[in-house]
Amino acid sequence: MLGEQRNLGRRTLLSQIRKVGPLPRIELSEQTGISRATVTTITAELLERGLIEEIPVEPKGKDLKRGRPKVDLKICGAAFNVAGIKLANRSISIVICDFEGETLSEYWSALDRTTYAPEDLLAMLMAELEQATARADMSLNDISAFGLGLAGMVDVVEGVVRWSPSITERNFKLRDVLSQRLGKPVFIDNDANLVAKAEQYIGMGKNVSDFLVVTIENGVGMGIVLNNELYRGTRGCGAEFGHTKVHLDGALCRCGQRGCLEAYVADYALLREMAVGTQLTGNRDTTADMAALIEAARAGDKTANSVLDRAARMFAIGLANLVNIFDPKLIILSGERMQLDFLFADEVLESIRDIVVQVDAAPPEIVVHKWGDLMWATGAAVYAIEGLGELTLQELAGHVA
Amino acid sequence: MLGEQRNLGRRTLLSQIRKVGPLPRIELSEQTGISRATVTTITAELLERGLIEEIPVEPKGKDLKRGRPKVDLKICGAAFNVAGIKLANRSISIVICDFEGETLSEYWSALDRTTYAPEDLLAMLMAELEQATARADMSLNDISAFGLGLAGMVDVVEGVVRWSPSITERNFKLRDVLSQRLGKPVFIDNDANLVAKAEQYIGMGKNVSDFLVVTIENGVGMGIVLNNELYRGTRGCGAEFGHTKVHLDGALCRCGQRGCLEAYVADYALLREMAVGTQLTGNRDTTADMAALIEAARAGDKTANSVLDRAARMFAIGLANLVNIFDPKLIILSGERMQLDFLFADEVLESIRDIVVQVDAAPPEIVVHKWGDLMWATGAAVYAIEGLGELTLQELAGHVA
DNA sequence: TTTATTTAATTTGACGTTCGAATTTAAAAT
DNA sequence: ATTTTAAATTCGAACGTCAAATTAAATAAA
Repeated sequence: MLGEQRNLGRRTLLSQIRKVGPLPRIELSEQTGISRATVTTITAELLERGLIEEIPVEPKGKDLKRGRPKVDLKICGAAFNVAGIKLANRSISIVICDFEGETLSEYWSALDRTTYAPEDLLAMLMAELEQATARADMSLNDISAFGLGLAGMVDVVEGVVRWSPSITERNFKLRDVLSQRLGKPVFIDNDANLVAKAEQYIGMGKNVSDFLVVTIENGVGMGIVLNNELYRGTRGCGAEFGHTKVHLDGALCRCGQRGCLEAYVADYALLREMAVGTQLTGNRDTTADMAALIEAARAGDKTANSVLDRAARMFAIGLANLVNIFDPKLIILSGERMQLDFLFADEVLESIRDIVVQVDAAPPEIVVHKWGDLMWATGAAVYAIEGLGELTLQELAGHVA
Repeated sequence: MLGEQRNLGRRTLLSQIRKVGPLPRIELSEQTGISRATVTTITAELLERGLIEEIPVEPKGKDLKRGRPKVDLKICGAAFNVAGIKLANRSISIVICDFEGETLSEYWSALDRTTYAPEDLLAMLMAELEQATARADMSLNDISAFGLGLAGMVDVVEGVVRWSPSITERNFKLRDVLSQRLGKPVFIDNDANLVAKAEQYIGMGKNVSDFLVVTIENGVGMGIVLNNELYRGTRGCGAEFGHTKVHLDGALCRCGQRGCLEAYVADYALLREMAVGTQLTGNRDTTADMAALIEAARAGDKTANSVLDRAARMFAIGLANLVNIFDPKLIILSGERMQLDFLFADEVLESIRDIVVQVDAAPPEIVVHKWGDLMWATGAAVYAIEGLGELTLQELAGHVA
């Protein structure tokens, strides 16, 4: 049981290489505190297994130094391809990445249904994956692992979807069943955590051990990374930041309660307020109405401005509460919707500083990270990369014996 | 650097013995996954150093079994004595414990000042410690380590009080200076974390890896234990749960902001509301006024009931927010003031269930833990126990070489 | 061109640690 | 007394880490 020390070394070095990018063995040794001898031994293993590769030393060093030149090591992107799948309400997006996290191909498809029976879900996933890989001039066989994120309650350890709005049955062993169908490892998680994982591995949280990621899509979500690990409460339904209460007996939320943050800042919340006295399309797709609302505010419409203003103040309160509770070093506002820019306005971020309990240490950094539409699927791909890396290390551990 | 494996084993076994109480080597092996051989080796070391002791096997086993009887191991209380100090606004409390966490002596003393210059603080602490140890028929020399908790911003790693309402100067290296004066190791921390530590080591969080501790004294505090470790944000001022906002532009808090939870549930908040139309003493010590308020409510006074009722609803919201964010397994409401019982009433705890986002997994357990007046000082003592244990293990690591 | 110098990376050998298997110990049962 | 049973210990093999010595690969100097 204590014989995991070697694997600890492997993990440490591999993740350091992933984080710090190409770097020579000697710096690996310095940064991790592992001796040069051991670094040599372990990196040799990783090289042989194909997880990392040496970068041929550039012929003319820019800074001309004597001595044997350093040889940079980096993650070998070509080691594996992985697919990340985000199953949303009426759409599915799939991203194919290499082992380094480089996006190779993107895919999006509308779905005609919201809820699937287990067997239908599997069939749909297989079909969409076929499409997505074909689009990238690949076949399913070229993919070494799959990551999947969906809304609901997910037991990550068991790989079971306890409940999801996308699946008719409860306690569906999605991970194992899909894995068997694909013949490859599959990793599943609640979608709230996807973006946090993406930020941690290939985004703005790459070198930060503790940070929060707040996402605004239809609802308001949050991912928590503490001590370099994703924190997933005890029930696997993600941090319900959107349903923290910011006002006693406040606005009605679609969850049935009152005063939820989401009931003030989500698009449906804004539009229902605006609906009083304005002409809206009332479409299911709120994009057009939201654009109209923003435009009206910009044009000086008092109602529109009032609506947006309150939303911004509520959002600031919600974020300030997070700061007061976690005292994090960094909060990443990760979003895809340009319409919600007003929430990320400088005034909002500044007002947070006033709301937070005043101490004379620097307040946490709050940054906005705009991703493309496939942010979520990329997070799922990162899960696959992480899980696959871990599996490969385990395999190495067994191999040596 | 990777050569810490032995100390890891020592730490694992020592903490397991502390948690699970007296247990034989073979169970230690099973529970920790460390082989019997290694358990023998390590426990021999710990025995020799005096950190643990064997419990003489009882002459007649109640469950009569054949074979060599198990020999229980337990923490050796007599190994060390430690003192825990809680420096409060106008009082100081000191608890002396043995290495097992058993309280040997309690001490409380009023202070004539709120704020001390560094030199005065040291003199005061030394004097009070002399008193406290004398009360226990000991001398300072009988104490092997000291734990100290105080309000403010504390850099635990450096042992520096960045700022505290109790000290005139900033950035006072309290830990090292006091340690030098006492000739023994000293450990300091923000007081918000004290109770969490106490719950973790000798309280209701003993066998729980993730839990929250909420305390209500004058303010509302919180301690966070995640993955068996106390989580202390980045600035060392503790989780400011009391200043999370539960109402936009709500009641005025003494921190200058509006809508803080504390501004609804702290004693001063209740009394100022009650002050409208009622006769109160207005004393600095709010105990009498609070008792009067509670009594009035019990007697059916409408105003009093309204005041308490809103406080309870706000408190429920605050707790529900914690549940939504952390999804913990356990929340401990740790308090000393009987006057605040109304906050812990069953109706409040039940209403939380309604406020929390509904999933069909069991909601977190919320328990009330009533400690004596010296709860905080006991937490400080636990710090000393923990730190001293760690120091001793380090010493063992060096000793072997 | 050859040799010296410098720095990165590897190899070597010693030491520490863990663990399975064999052994010893301490009790009850025969 | 002897056997049986189960806990604890001892022993030796295998593995891992690391400091020191060595090798490798470059530039600078002769």
